[in-house]
Amino acid sequence: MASAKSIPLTKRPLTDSSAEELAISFAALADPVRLRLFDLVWRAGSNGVCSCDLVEPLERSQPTISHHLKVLREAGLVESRREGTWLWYSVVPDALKSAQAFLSR
Amino acid sequence: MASAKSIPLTKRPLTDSSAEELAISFAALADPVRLRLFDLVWRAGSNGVCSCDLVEPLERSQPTISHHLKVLREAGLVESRREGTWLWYSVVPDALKSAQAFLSR
DNA sequence: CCAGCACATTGATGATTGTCAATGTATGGT
DNA sequence: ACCATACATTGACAATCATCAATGTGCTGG
Repeated sequence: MASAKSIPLTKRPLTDSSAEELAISFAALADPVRLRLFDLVWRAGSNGVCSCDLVEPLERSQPTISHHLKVLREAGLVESRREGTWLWYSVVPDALKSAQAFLSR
Repeated sequence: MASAKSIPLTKRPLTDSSAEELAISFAALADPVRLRLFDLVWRAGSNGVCSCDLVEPLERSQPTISHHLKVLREAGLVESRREGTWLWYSVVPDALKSAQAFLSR
């Protein structure tokens, strides 16, 4: 049953849990290295990009890149697919939909 | 003079400094309390909202709210105007323009 | 089975963060 | 001058974070 005084969805303030979810997405993008990482993966399109090609342009150690990719993955922004010895990363479609919606009023 | 192999702007990967700037905006939104805070200020429109009305709904101490407002202010997302003893906070227009642009491909 | 490559995990370290109690500062009313 | 109110600053603490060297894991080719 609906609340007694029903308010249009967009007029309702952020609930604590919505804020929590959104904050996870934004936190994943809150680091310069991770942003550039996400940008590179994004540009690679649906094919994805081999993570072996992400270390050099970002000038960080391999473990550091691996760590940041894990953060992006756990935030649901990217996903990986095995191809022999390699891992190919690509952006999860619509992963940033709610973040976009929030920023567009 | 332009670079030898000129690439369309949107096709160029994120520069380090652009990533730094964007990361500051996203970091400001990377905390649940700060997100709800920003949401409340946003909803208040151009009039703004008195910060005295932000402490209770967020269930945090006054210094904590003051701290978060400072983070939002220093990230350029909100601004404040004095009205007697009170401070009225409002969203800086277009402050999230580049963040929006980034999330929209 | 072994050697090499791609990537993840662990452990350590210095830096940053969210939070609050206590205290400081500015403004307005009396 | 005094006091109350609104807000900021300081200091402290536990928690999280970004980073790297060292090590572990999984896959492939020979």
